[in-house]
Amino acid sequence: MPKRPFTRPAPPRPTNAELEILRVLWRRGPCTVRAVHASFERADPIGYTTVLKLLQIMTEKGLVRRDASLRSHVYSAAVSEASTQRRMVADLVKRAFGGSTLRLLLHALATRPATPREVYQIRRLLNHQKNGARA
Amino acid sequence: MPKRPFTRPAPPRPTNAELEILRVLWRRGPCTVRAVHASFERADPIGYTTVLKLLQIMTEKGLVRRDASLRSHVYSAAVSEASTQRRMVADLVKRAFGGSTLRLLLHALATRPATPREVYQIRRLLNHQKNGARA
DNA sequence: ATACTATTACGAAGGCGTTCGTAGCTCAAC
DNA sequence: GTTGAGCTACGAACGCCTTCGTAATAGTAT
Repeated sequence: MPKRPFTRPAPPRPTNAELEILRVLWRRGPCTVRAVHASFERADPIGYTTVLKLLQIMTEKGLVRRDASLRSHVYSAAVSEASTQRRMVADLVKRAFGGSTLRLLLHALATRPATPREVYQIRRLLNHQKNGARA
Repeated sequence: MPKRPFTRPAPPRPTNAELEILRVLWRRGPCTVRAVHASFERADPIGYTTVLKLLQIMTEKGLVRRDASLRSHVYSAAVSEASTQRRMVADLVKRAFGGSTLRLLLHALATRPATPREVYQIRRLLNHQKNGARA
């Protein structure tokens, strides 16, 4: 078998390093390895080839896309921030809240009491949803 | 140095296997290895000694406590479900939502539109919090 | 053309999580 | 006392994640 004809489904939760790289790509758009490496800010600095290797692996996993037409390959995120967040939240809900998103919500609200501004925003969202909510 | 004088702080997110075991202990209370193993329901069954090993490791990590006074040791959860959920949510917020719990909330609300009953519960919580909310 | 530099590719090491086989111990039954 | 069943302890294997060193390659400047 050759490489892989179709893109693998994205894993439920990217690893730490993968997330850090995705964050850079989401924020700055398509980047060379050097650019990604440069905009990495860490307690312990990370090697250039480490970033390269990660990007290569992430390409295989379908997390990023590579444009190899230039000498310095240009990488871009192949998964959106929103969809990644969705997957990660879904994973957390499944693993820690028995599949109940509501429980996650209540938990988050209870542990981190909202500021008035936050309360306002949540209320606004609830009002909007009231209409379009699917039972 | 001997074993470890004080309990290590619980890790931000228990692993999958650890969570599955904790779930059993939370649900059924203190259990022997055999009991934990018995109440495991999985697509692929898991070996008895695997559960044992996991419980031993979790003891070292401070996730469970062991009562070795009986021949069959009795294990119990050393971390509460609520605190574990708190840690896991905090970890997710940090890793995927740039530290903003609000963003997680809005995201969860947006992706999984609430049922009227859910909306009601959330509103109620918001009302309660309004008073006690720390700015 | 040659030497230097930037980049990619490859491989390997170390750590952690998960799994299980095997050995050794303890208690009870005979 | 000997045997057997059940339990714990230990260690090893395997895979994945992260890290980096080194080799190979392509482009640039002299």
